Parts: sequence; structure tokens; C-alpha cells
Amino acid sequence: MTASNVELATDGKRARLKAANRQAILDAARLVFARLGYNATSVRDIIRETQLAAGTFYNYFRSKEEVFQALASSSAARFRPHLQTVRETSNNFEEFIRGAYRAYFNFLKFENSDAMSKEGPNVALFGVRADTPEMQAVFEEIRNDLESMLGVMEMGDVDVEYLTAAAIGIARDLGDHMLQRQPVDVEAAATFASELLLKGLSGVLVRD
Amino acid sequence: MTASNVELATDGKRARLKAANRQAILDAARLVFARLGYNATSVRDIIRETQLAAGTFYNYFRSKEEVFQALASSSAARFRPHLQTVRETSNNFEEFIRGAYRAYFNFLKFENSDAMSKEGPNVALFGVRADTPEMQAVFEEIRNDLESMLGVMEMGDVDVEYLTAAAIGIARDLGDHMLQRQPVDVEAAATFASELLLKGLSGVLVRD
DNA sequence: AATAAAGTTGACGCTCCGTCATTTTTAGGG
DNA sequence: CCCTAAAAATGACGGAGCGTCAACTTTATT
Repeated sequence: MTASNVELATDGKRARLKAANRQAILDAARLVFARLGYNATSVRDIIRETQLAAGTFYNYFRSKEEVFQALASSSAARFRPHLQTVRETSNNFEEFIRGAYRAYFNFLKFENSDAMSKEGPNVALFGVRADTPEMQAVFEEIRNDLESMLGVMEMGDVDVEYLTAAAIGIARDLGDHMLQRQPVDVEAAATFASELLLKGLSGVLVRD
Repeated sequence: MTASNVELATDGKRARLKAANRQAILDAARLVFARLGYNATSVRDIIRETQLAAGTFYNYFRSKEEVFQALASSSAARFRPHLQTVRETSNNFEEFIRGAYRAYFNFLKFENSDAMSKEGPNVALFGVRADTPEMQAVFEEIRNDLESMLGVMEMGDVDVEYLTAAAIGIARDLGDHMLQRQPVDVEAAATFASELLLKGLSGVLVRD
């Protein structure tokens, strides 16, 4: 290794190119999935959109599914900081719920504003039917949030797993319908979901 | 045509065989989807499970997608009578909601008890990401139910489309989680969903 | 029995799959 | 600067699935 290690950020041409190629494949996949729909897309369609050869694809991903999962994971990873901000700035359960729905619907709106997917909306996060570790992590994260915030309050008990599932189910389907309306009204959807869940919570609480 | 038309139900060997072949393909598809998962299944995998030749498949369906949609439609069609019964035997909004969730979760339990799908549960109805006309019809049906039942009551206004979306979203995701628990407790899930929605409704009502 | 109509069949040309031996590119020591 | 080893890219290859179609078989009709 040379004494003066000038390039710190990129760390050699090798790694730089590798990252660039990987990203090129991801970008191409995103584009082609949007253009043809996931099912109709072939690995060749994706690789053809890049400057790379067919075989090179398999140096980076094992299959079309794996690229999709990588996209889904990255989507979930991009969302997590938003959720983190909401968690930090919320002073109570209600604020957290409202903030989380607003953050998710906003995220959905912007993720879907660039490339319109052919097979329905929702390239992003929950709408997608991929169960990547990253997505499960978001589920667990929300579940933990709900659990701790409800625990702090002087309230009865509740099936937190079901509550989380319901909260996410509402987000998914309401999100789909929100995106189909013109113009897309994030606040309206967030308010609807929040009110429903907050009031509904009183129905599923079991007093000790 | 012969004067004495003995066979009324089946109406000739031609039609009988056609129906049998179609059903054989559907059965095979259901089996193979469950065995390999939808994405990994090929048309050849399906046809190989029958006594038919490859080309024959295309006399009945245009693609794997179309078989899947047929299965999804039939699932939705099987569910509709259950919903109809609930509608007829319910005396008020609350009974309808409780009955509908119970009916759906029950349906889900039995539809998934025979063949375990590999790529997650939910071959049935909503869990499936196919938007067949038959499925949209169920959405509209529920939407109409909610609209008319809420209209009859002396209550405020509500965004019925969003309410329907939320109700179905809850059903979908709660249903997934219900199926993963041992033993599957339909009543618990139905109660949870019903209480949540019924109480939640008061949150999304806008007084006139 | 003869003919028409409907339906089945499997082979065909095509595309995509994932692999792999070969070639090209980069890293780093002498 | 050069030379070797490791890393990575390449595209051709065997295998499989795709949807079609001309030939064939089965059913209906007169």
C-alpha cells in the first residue's frame, strides 16, 4: 500500500467502479420495472439498459428478485430516518401516530411522483409485497414504538402485534387510494388514518 | 339437434370435456402455485401436472397471469355469498361489521388450510395482489354497504372510500398475522378488527 | 357414412436463463 | 516502470420456457 493514501472517500478505482456498476443496475431496474411492470421485466431488459454485459449482472445480484428486494430495502431504509425524526419530536402517543402517518404518506407521494409503476402504484415500502429483512425491521420498529408508548401511558393492555398490523394495513390501502386522487392530499389521508386509529384504540384496549 | 335432449346439465360431450379440462388446469395451477410459489411457476409446470399437451393450455388461458386471475376471481366469487348472508342477517351497522370480519377471517382460514402457499399465505381474496374485476366488485359492494348503512343512521358524514380502504386494509394485514399464530383464532381477530373500526369510526365522522 | 366444425397435439423458432472459460483491468511488490 | 496475481467483465453456450401453428383426432350434424 502506498504511504500517502490520498483517496479516502472512494478508496481505489476498484471499489468505485463496483459501486457505480451496482448503482447502474439498480437505477436501470427501477426504470424498467416502472416501464414494463415487475413481472414482465427480464434480467436482460435490465442489463440492456446499462453498458454492462449479461454475465456482469450476476456478479452483483443472483436474480431479478434480489434486485427488487434491494430496491425495496433501500426504500425502507430511506423511510426509517423520517420515522426516527417523528419519534424524537413527538411528545405523546397521539403526536407520534399523526406524525408517522403524515411521514409515510408524504414519503409515498414523493417516491411515486417520478416514475409511475405500471402494475399499480406503490413501488415503495409497504405497498410492495416483498418481505425483506429491512421491511420486517420497520414493522418491528413500529411495534416497539407502539408498545413502549402505550406502556408509558396509564392505560389498559392491548394486542400490540395486531395493533401494528392494523396500523400498517390502514397505511397501505389508504395510501393506494390517496395516490389515485387528484390532487394527492397527504394531510387529508393522514388525518383520516390518525383519527381512525386513535379513536379505534379505545376499542381494543383491555382494562387491567 | 336430436329431439330427445337427454343430457340437460352437461349438454354434450364437447362442453363437458371443455369444462373438465379448464378445471383440471385450474386445479393444477392451484397445486403448483402452492408448491413452487407464483413467481417460480411456469406454464409448463402447470400443464405437466395435467394430462394435456402444452399447446392446449393456450386454448383456455392466455398466460399464467390469467390463470391466477381466474383463481383469484373464483375466490372472490366464493366469498360474496358469505358477505351476502351477513348483510341479510345484520340488524345494524355494528352487527354487519362484526359479521363481515368474522366471515372474512373464517374464509381465509379455510381457504389456506389445505394448501400452504410458499411465498407467504393468502392465496385468497385480498391478500392477493391481483386487481380482478371480481375483486373490485367486492370493494364496491362493501363500499355500498357502508354507505347505505351509514346513511340510514343519524350520523355525520364520512369519506366512505377511505373508510372502505381502511376496513379492507385492516382485514388484509390482520388476516396475515392471524394465520401465523397457532392455533388460528378467528374470533379474536374478528373482535379486534371490529372494535377498532367501530370505535375508530367515531373519529372520522364529521358532524353536519 | 360423409363432411364440417371444434379441439388437441407436439414440434418449431425465438428469447431468456445462469454458468463459465477467456479476456481485460486494477493493485501492489520488486 | 514492469510484471504478476487477483478481481472483475465479457459473451458464447446448453438448457428451458415461451406462444404459435399445421397436422391430426374427436365430436356433431345431415
